[in-house]
Amino acid sequence: MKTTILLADDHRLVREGLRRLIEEREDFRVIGEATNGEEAVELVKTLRPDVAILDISMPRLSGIDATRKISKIGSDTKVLILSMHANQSYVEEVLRAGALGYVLKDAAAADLMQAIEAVRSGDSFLSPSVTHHVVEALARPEDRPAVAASQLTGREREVLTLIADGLSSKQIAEKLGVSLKTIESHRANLMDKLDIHKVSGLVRFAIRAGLVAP
Amino acid sequence: MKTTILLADDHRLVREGLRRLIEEREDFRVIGEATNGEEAVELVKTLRPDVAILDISMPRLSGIDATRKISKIGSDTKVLILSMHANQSYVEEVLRAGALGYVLKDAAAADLMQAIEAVRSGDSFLSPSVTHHVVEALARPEDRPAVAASQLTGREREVLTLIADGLSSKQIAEKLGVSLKTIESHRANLMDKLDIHKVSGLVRFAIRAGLVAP
DNA sequence: CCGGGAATTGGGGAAAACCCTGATTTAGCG
DNA sequence: CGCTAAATCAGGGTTTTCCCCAATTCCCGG
Repeated sequence: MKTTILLADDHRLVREGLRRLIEEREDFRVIGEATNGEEAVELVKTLRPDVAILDISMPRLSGIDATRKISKIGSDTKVLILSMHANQSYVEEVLRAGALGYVLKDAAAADLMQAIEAVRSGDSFLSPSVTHHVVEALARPEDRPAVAASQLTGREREVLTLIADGLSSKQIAEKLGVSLKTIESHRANLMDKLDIHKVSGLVRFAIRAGLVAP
Repeated sequence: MKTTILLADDHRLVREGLRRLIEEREDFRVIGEATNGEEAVELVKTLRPDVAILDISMPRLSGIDATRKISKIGSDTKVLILSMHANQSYVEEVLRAGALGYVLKDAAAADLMQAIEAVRSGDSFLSPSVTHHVVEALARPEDRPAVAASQLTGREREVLTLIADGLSSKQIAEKLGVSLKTIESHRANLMDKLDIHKVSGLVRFAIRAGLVAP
């Protein structure tokens, strides 16, 4: 029985390349591709793959949020996260969300294969180079953009993104259909959580955390 | 005669995936891989590939800077840039740096092949979706960071940098030993010149222009 | 099924940013 | 020597941000 795999990454070339890599293994089979988190969740529901390989940064629904949803629907699908950044120890958050594996995009193909095998059988797997970073990162809890960003509520993250996109509180309030005061409140709360009290700092934080492009 | 190719991307999995994609074509051959810009430049010198495929964001030396150096060493190697962002202003800069092609990472594999063929024979190639953005970008000279930043006076650039660093006008005034009103004036002037009227926009502009780090 | 805490929603007021107008001084340049 | 660009400062106004507070809803665990 082949291991069935769902591949989710917003970059088509990357997706196609990974598919070739994976399908060199006769016992692996890619049965679906998704270009964003929502699509990935849907495909997991319908296709029931053994393993879902999710890029951590995808539009509509991040890999982390998608992982949470996939865990909740109670399928047997195991989640393997692909991430670009070694420094960003999303790892903790990702594992808490229910993923079994975390592989860096600069890992060797062999590592990915090993990771797929591992999560397929219910084991967890971290890229060797990640383990090191995890330890380091745990020693330095301050200033970890990705982790700090995950402390924010969904609404707060949403507001932060819009602030970084250049909208005023008023515009954000209109866009989200709530009162100006509500947005100001979210703004105050997220500034408090991040301990960043300037728009300039928020923008740079949002960029480092991958919420918006420079 | 096969078309020889150098592949430069800092993510190994992406690199290996692309290699598989490319080598499905019998007339293409990947003769080297680089993990950063400097390495790419070195390998172009020694291997003399027909085409160098460079990721735009790489450590040590960006794809853009690597392109500049490759152009200068006067080899026959043609540069093809791979980018994540359909981003406006990169394209122009990349082409000015001497690249012949610009392909998005979410393009189809077939597009990449077409692009390789094109640049190999000296033609230029842009991802279809990019062409549109280029035209738009040319119509709006203000989103060309480097160029627009040079329109600013020294003092204005200085103030912009401090704004992006998170200082208030009052703090900037103290730091530079001038009146608050003076800083507000510089602030107003540079906002007018750049036609950016939000701190968030200024910060992102400053980052893109290389005035401050993210 | 219900209490508690978090998330989300709001208000008031002081501070800062933003906009428009105008002014003086200095330095460079044909 | 006028002319222009840059840098300096100011008044007075609107808008936005930011901080202290409180009411509601919603979900989770006992």
